[in-house]
Amino acid sequence: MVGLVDCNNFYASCERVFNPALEGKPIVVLSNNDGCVIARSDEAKALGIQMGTPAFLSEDFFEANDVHVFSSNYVLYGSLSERVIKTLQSFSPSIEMYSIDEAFLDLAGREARSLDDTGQHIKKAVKQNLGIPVSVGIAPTKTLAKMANRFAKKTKPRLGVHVLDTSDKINEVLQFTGVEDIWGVGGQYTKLLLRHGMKTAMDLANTPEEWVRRNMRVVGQRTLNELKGIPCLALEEEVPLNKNICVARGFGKLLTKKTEVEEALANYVSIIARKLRKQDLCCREIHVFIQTNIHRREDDQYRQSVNLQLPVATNGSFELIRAANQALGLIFREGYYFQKCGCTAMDLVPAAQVQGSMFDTRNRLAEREVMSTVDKVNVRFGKDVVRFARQGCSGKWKLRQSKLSPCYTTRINEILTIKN
DNA sequence: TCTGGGGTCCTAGGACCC
DNA sequence: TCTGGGGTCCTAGGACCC
Repeated sequence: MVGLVDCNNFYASCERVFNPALEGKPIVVLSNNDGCVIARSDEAKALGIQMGTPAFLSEDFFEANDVHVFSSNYVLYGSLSERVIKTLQSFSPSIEMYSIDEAFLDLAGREARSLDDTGQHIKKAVKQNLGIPVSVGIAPTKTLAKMANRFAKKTKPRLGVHVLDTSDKINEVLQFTGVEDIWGVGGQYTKLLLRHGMKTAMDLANTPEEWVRRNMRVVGQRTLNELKGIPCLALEEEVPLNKNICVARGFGKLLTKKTEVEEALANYVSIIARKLRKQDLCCREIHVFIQTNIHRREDDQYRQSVNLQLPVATNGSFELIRAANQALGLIFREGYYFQKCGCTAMDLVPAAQVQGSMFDTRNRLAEREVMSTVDKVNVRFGKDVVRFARQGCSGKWKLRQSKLSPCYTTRINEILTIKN
């Protein structure tokens, strides 16, 4: 059996952990640039606030309904996520961290009648250690565990645990779940299934395998089997190395000057470079793109991207910033209002396996030492105190984050203070 | 003023090889 | 009428996830 532990309204719950006055209050968390709603507390959902609502259209509504609004604080959420995992590790030796707020646990070998208790214990432990509410679904396959979890949330939120240990219980949940809520069925397949008269997960489970294979490929076939209780998706404990690393962000306001876009890009690339070094990877190719704001119909639109091969795979900030800047030079055009740019590091290889070049003139050993020292200093201070010239200091591109909560767990000067 | 930012896998089809 | 039969690699596009 496999368990799925899912933090309820994770981002909203994280904000509440350090601010208990928000208990019972509607909370929303906004995307980057305070753009749209990406997380809602139960109270916010009850007010009818939809996922993806643009914040600027709802400001009055938030005000009128005493909705507490937060900019997203990924440093805080990431830190709490790590702590949740630590707690979960005491329940199973094999865990797959599936996303920032979800984990699969291998519960093989446990007595069926003890599974309900296990679920309750997990829930209590996470609540006690971190103050984060979770729901638990336990089933023979990952897809069914997802479904059981959702069932627990929807039908018995107080209990928050559901175990599919009999075929009757599996059938009940299959009947309950609409095709659109099956893990692995997105918008396109939902339309397809509805066109063919399938409304519930049960309908899909009873569909001939050939039809599913023909219309939904192997991925769909796996889902079908998982619904029937045949595991097709293994628990992935090893975190696979990234194949790409992308940092792309909308600017806090539209930019027209090349130097401003360059500055933004240099900052994004320095994040990429740091991520590469953290995973001991180098990249052989980068992809850089810029675009105008597609929502502004009245503006001239332009979007362009370019790939650039590097002579030698690298993770050095110097080299990557320079290369990205060169790539930007190829696609930048004057006369547009740019809204976003980004860079992806591609063709990643382990740093130890980098193929050298006969014509390489760089002192890579020395550069590696410099980068390693830079990383250490920046980690120590919890922010970038050492920066590269191209990262600039105009900051015109910076995200709007007007409602950012403190990084309670990662910055010493933002730690919670208790008044008496 | 204002509409997110990351990722993965699979398949079809074309180019090319012998 | 009939058009070889394998392969590989790469890319674009479509689907999905959080």
